[in-house]
Amino acid sequence: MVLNNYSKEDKVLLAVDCIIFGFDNEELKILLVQRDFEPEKGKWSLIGGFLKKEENLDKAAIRILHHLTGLNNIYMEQVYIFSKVDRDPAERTISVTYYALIDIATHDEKILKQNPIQWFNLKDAPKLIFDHSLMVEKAIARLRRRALGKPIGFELLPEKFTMRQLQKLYEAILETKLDKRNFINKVISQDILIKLDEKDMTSSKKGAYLFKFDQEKYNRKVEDGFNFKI
Amino acid sequence: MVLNNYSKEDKVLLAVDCIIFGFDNEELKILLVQRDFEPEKGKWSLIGGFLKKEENLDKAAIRILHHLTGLNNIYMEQVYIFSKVDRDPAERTISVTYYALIDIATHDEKILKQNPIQWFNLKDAPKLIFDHSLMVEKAIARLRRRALGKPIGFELLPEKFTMRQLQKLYEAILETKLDKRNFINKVISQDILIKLDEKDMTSSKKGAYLFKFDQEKYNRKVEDGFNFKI
DNA sequence: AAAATAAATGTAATTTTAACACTAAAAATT
DNA sequence: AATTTTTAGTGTTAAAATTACATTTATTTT
Repeated sequence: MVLNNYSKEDKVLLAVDCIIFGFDNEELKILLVQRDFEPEKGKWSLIGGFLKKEENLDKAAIRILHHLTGLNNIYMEQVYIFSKVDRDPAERTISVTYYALIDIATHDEKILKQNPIQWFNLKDAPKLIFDHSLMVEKAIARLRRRALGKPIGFELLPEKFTMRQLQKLYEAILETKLDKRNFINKVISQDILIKLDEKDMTSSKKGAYLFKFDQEKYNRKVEDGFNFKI
Repeated sequence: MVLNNYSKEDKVLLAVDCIIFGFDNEELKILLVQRDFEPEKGKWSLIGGFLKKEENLDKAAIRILHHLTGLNNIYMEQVYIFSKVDRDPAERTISVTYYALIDIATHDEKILKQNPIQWFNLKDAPKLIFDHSLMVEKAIARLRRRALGKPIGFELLPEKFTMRQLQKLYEAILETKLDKRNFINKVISQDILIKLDEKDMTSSKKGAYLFKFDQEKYNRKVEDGFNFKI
């Protein structure tokens, strides 16, 4: 250990809370867990845990999410730190929030095996413990800003999707109705989608063409920092 | 203390590092401090300190900034948390960064009294300790994004300023040259400035009209989330 | 056979953005 | 004293992006 004079400083518990947004082609949802320890045992809560000494925060978020939901390989992004002194009545804790977007259909089998975990429509989610509702609000604001910054379909949709699905997703995030033709024109003009020969036959027997993201073109554009104002 | 089972969890040191950007009508600058304790004593560093148990992070940032620079009443905003396991060789610390924008002229007397504190042009700042350079990069990116999100002249300019100053500020932040007429037209069209009868006589004897922000109109627009793409 | 649902497609009007040059006042230079 | 340089101030036009908007086709339902 290098010589230092940090020894007189206070140490704190550092929590990580994960805000997992999901989409099922209609509604924006959030994944919550029924807390199984005190305080507030039995209440609905974000997916959370504590940072361990030997890991960084990104790793902690991944570990905690996996431990409580079985979800793997979910890319999460830091949102904000909450540090109000009495935010957790039991003990002084600071909480770092992370958020992710996932396609519910792709990940659902795993999640459903875990018992006290459940998807809620964002609009009718239960009251959450501590300052978790505030955390969700902050994450929604971030999600909305990000949706305008670059297309987010990658994470929230299955690999192949229809224009309708993509539009519904944006409508759910931005809480507006969008014009179908303008939406399609805008998306197409970004030149980041590949139109497949396949059709999705689930919502009509006529079928709707499937698209997928052109990862390469997409990456190139993200580097230049393009904006995707719908 | 409420019953809880947090007791087995690790606690960590939580640092706060402040990135203070300044503007002197020409260049974007950053305020740095020469570290006076080990490790890395004598090297240039962000303005930093540790969170105390009885304060939240916003308060800690304000206290630390005041303690090291004498600056008061500076509004800072959270940027990001850095948590790489060995980022500080002395001991495991996690650091929360905050940033602020200030007008150098308005605040300089206070700062200059403090000895090991100094303004550097962003472009030729010295090498910083630990991951502080990374922190600065992240804060610059945030500053740039924010400059496009809403006008930031409030904090970086004196109360009364000329169009030229405002334009120089944007040019410094965005690292581009802007067209004078287009810039003025754009700013005027936002309808958030009040043109004063006074003139600034410092840069020419002809004088340039001074403006100030119309705080009320500005607040109303910020609520609606307007964007200020220059 | 008629009505209803989902998919696909293009144009014209409006708004926003970008490019661009001169005049006036005063100071500095010759 | 004349010339050049610096700073301030001001509008127009072309190009690009955004918005509003309606019909046809395939298929299923009644």
